Amino acid sequence: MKRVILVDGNNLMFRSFYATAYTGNIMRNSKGFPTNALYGFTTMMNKIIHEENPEYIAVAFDVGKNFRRQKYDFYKKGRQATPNELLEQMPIARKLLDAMGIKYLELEPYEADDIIGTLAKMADLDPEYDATIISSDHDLLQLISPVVDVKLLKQTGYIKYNPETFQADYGIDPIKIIDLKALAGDSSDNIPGVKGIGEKTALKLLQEYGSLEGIYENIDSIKGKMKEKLEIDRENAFMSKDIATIYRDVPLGITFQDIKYRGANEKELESIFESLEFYSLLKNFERKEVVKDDISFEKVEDVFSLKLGDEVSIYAFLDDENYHKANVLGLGISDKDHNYFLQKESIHDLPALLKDKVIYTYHAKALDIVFRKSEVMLPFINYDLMIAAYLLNGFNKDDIAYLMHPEGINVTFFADAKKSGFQDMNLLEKDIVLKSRFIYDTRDRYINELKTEDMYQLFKDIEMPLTRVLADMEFFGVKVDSKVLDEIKKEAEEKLDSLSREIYALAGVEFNIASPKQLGEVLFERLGLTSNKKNQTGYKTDATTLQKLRGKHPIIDLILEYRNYSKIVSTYTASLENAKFPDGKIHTIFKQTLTRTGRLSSVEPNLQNIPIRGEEGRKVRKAFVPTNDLFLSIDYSQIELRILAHISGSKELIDAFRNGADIHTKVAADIYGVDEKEVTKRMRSTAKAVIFGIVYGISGFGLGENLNISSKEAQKFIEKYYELYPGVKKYMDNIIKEAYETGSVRTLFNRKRTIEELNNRNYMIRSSGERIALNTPIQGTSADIIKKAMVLVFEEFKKQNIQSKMVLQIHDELVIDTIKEEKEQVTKIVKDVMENVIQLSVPLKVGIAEGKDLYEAK
DNA sequence: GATCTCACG
DNA sequence: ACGTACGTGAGATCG
Repeated sequence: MKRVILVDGNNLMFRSFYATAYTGNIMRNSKGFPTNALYGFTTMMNKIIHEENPEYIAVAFDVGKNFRRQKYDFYKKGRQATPNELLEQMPIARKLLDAMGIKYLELEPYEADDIIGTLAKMADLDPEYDATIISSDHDLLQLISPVVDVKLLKQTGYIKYNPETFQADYGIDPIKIIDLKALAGDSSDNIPGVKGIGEKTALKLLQEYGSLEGIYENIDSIKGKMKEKLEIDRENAFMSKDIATIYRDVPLGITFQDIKYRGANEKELESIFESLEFYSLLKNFERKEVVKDDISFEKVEDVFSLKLGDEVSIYAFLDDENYHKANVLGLGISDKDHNYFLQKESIHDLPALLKDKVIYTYHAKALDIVFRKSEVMLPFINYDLMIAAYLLNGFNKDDIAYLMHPEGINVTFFADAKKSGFQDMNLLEKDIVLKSRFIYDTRDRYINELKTEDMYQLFKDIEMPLTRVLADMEFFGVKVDSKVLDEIKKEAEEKLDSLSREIYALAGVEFNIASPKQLGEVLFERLGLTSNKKNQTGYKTDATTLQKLRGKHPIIDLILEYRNYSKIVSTYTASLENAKFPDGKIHTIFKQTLTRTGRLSSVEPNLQNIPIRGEEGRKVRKAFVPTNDLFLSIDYSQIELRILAHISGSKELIDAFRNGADIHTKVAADIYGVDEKEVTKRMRSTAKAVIFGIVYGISGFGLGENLNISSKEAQKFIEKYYELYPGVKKYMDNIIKEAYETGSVRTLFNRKRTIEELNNRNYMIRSSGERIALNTPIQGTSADIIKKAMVLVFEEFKKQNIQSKMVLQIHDELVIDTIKEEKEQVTKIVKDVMENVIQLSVPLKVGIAEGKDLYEAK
C-alpha cells in the first residue's frame, strides 16, 4: 500500500501567519520583507517530511476567483482582506516547495479543498493508495474514508481522524460534516446555515434524522421554535449544503506519479533560506559560520590604561541567566571612538575609572550585582537598553541579541552560546564588544523613541532608579530558617502518608494521586462519581470541580487535603531549601522587563506567591525570618479599586473612598438595597467578587462560575453594579473604544501596552483584548505607583541613613527587614511615601503589620 | 515540552 | 453562537 500526503497549503500559511502576527511584531528579514508565515510553513513542512516520510506528497493552494464566490456572492464576504504582509509571502511558499522537491497544485476556479478532495477521491478509487490529509480546516473531515484519514492540526499537535475516531467524537458519519455545516453555518466563510442553530443542536438533529434531507422529510415530527427556525431557513440550509460540499472532480489531469516526493535540492533551498535569513534552518546544512559583522577592538589588561570619553557603554557577559550564581566571562566597553575587551578581573578597578561618567548598559541590575559580588559598587547607571526596549515593546526578550539581529548584527543568542558551552572564546570576545558598541550607538535613538512615546519620564524617574533598588533588595536577600522548613516538611509528609493510605482504602486500589489522569479514572469510572467537567485530556480534577463533589463521597475531602499538603512539600519546603545560597539566604530575581502590565515578577524562587490564604500553607511563612530584628509589612489597601475610582471619575466610588467606607460592605449594601449594618458576610463576599470581576472585565457566566450561582443571577448583580456606578460603566466603554482607536492603552504614568488581540478575527481573542484594555490601566497604574514608592523609600532611607532594608515587593506590599531602633522611623517613611506618592481624587491608604517572621507580619 | 494543577496579588 | 475574569511562577505527570 502506498501512502499519499495531501497538505492544505493555504491553511498552513494562514495559520503560521496568524500564529505570530497577533503580537503585532511580525518577523521580517533585514530588508523588511515579512517572513513569519514562511518560517512556520517551512518548519511545518519539514516536520511533515520527517514524520510521514512520504513517497507521494502534494500541497494545494487557492488561486484566483473561486467558483463558489461566482455562484454565491456572499460566500466568504465580510472576511477581513488578507493582509498584504501575508499575500507577499505566498509566492515564496511555492518556491520553497519547488526547492523541497514537493509538488504544489492550484487551479482556478477551484479552492485548495477541492483539489485535495479530488486527490482523495483518486485514492478512494485506487486500491493501491491510502491518503492522509493535513490541515486545521474542519471542512476537510468530510473526505474521511476507510483509506483516507485527516490529521487535524491543533494549536499544538494534531488529532488524527479516521472513520471510527470521527464517529466516536461527533456521533455522525464524516460525510455528514456537510449537513452539519448546512445547519450550523460558518461565520468565517459567511455561510448562513439555519439561524439559531449551532453545532450542538445540529449534531443532535443529525444523529436523530441522519441527514439534512432526513430532517426536512420528518419536519412535522419536530416541534415548536426549532421547526419554525428550520422552515424559515430551508432554502439557506440547502444552499449552505451546496457551498460546503467539496468538489471532487477537479480536472487536474495528473496521476500519483506526478506528485512523487523528489527530495530537496539543498543548494536551492539554502539560497532561499539565506535570502529569508532563516539562520536556524541554515544550520541544518552544516554550513560555514554565518558571517558576522566585524569590529576592531583592543584587549586590555590594565584598566587604567583605557582612554574613555565622558559617556561609556559597558556590557558584561555572564555564563548564567541567574546573575546571583553567574561567572563573568568578559566585559565589553565602548565610547564614541573606542572598543575594549576586558577580563573579569578588571571589575575591581572599573568603578574608580567609571566614576563621574555617564554609563549605558544592557541589564543594569545584573551588572550591578556582579560588581557587588566582587565587593565593589558601580556608580549609578543612567541608561539600560533592556528597560528601554521593554517599555517600547513588551514582547522583547531579555537577550540583547534579539535587538541586534534585526539590524543585521548576528551575534550568538545566549541560549545557543550556552548550549555550546561558551567554547569559542574569540567569537565570544567579538560578540561582547559588538554588544557594548551596539548599546552605545543606539542609545540616542532609543531615548528619542521613549520621548516620542511619552515614556521618557517613566524610564528616567522610575524604571532606571528602580534597577538599583531591586539590585539592593535581591543582593541583601531574605533569610530562611531551614529548621522550620524541615519541621513543616516532616509534618506534611506524615499527613500525606496517612492520607494516601486512607485514599487507597476508599478507592480500593493504589494509584498515583498526583496524576490527574489516574485520579480522574478512580473518581469517575471506578467510584462512579459524575462530573461533566472535562479538559483536553480527560476529566477535570481541579479543586473547584472537586469541591462541587464534596459530600458525594468521603474520598473527595481527603484528596483536597492531600493536594494541599503535597503542594506545601513540593513547592514550599523542598525547593525553597534548594534555593538557599551559602549565606543562608534566598536571593530571588525580580524581573523588571517581563509582564505586559508593568508589574514585577519574581523567579528562582518566586517569593511573590508564598502561601497565606490557607492556614497550613501559611505556616511556611514562619521560615522567613529577618536578618535584622523584625519584619515590617506595609501594604496598600484596595489600591486597584481606588485607581478605578480615580480614572473612571465615578462620583459614587470616589465619595465612598473619601468617606473612608469599607468598600465591599458599601457595595453590598447598595446592590442588595439594604442598610450597611444588615450586610451579611455572604453578601459582602458576593459584592467583593462582583467588584473584582468588574476590574477584570467580567461576564455573567464567569461571575456565576465563581460564585456558584447561575449566570443570570450573576448578570443581574453586574447590571445592578453598573446602575449604581455609572461612571465605572462609562470608563469601561470609553477605554475599550480608545483601545480600538489607538491599538493601545496607557497607565497614569504613561506606560503603554499595545493590544494586538483587538485586531484578531477570532471573537474570543478580541474579547480578551477588550478585557486587557480594561484591566491594564488599573493594574499597570498600581504597578507604577508602588515602583515609584520603592524608589522614594530607597532614597529616603539613604538620606536618613537608615540601615533597615527593603527586601520584598509583592505587588501592593513592601516588606522591610527592620532594625528595631529604626522601627518608628521606617514606619513613618514608608507610610508617608506610599500614601503620598501621587495625589489621586481618592486617598491612598496603607496597612501596617510587624512580626518576628513573615507569618506574624501580616 | 505540553498540560494540569495550584500558589500569590 | 461563540466561550467564558486580569497578572504571574513552579512542580508533577505523561506522551
